[in-house]
Amino acid sequence: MGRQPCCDKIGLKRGPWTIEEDHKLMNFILYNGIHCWRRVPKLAGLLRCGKSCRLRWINYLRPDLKRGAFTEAEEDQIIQIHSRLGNRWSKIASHFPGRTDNEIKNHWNTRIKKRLKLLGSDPVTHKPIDKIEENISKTPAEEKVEEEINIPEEKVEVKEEAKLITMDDTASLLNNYDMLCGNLEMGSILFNQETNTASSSSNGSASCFSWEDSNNYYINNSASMCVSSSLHQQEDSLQQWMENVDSMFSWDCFNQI
DNA sequence: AAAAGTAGCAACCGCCAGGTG
DNA sequence: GCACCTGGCGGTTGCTACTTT
Repeated sequence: MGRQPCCDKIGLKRGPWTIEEDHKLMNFILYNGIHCWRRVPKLAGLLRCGKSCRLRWINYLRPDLKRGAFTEAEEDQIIQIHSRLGNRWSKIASHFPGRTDNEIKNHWNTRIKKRLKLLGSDPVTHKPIDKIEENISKTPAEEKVEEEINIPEEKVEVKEEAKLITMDDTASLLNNYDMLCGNLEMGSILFNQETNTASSSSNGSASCFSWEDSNNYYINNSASMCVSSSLHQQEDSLQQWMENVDSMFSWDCFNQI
């Protein structure tokens, strides 16, 4: 007996997500938390499989996602870590708060691979291409890349430790987010989801709200939620954030993001 | 201006590991 | 120990926007 598919694919929607779907998923997760991805689409009223919802949330909708291009420092660090871990994208992504494994994988395949090849380094082994056989002297640039790649273990660890300090902020954000979800899961905050969804979709003229703004707003408000014991404050903060998310989901500005 | 080629990225697919009954 | 379920991961595909010819 073969494995059953993760979900019944008949009648399920595929391809790019629509605003409405994003909105439904986001609303559902923010209000209910995540218990079982398989049930999420059904409960959220989506014609998607659980896997698809999970991927969409992780790679695109999560509030703590860091948007924007990779910096050179980030690229360098990806190269370093990749030289030690290989294509273990999720492990690599864990070193970059706010970045997803998919994002890093894509960036590696489209940019970093080429960059390494240009510098004469094999993207898989991280060793100079044909240098041993041909005995060609290295350019200073190549030497620099090799130096970066062959950083001793302890040196890499030190760098990661330094990075971990900055990760604390994100860790606390995620912690706050967990607490938020926890509160929501307990059913202590009950909003009318349908009303919220309806009002948001009609908000076409809302001002633009970037992910970064959203994140900052979220950080501030979720932090205040944790400090405050007042349920009303939590409700207000959450509602405010949701309103801003709603305006963010007016797609003329969402596309720019 | 149009066609062809390329790059970037979101999303899907299939496999695997861990948990559960 | 086995069968099954679910979440997670890495590889790949396909669409879209951009660039080049």
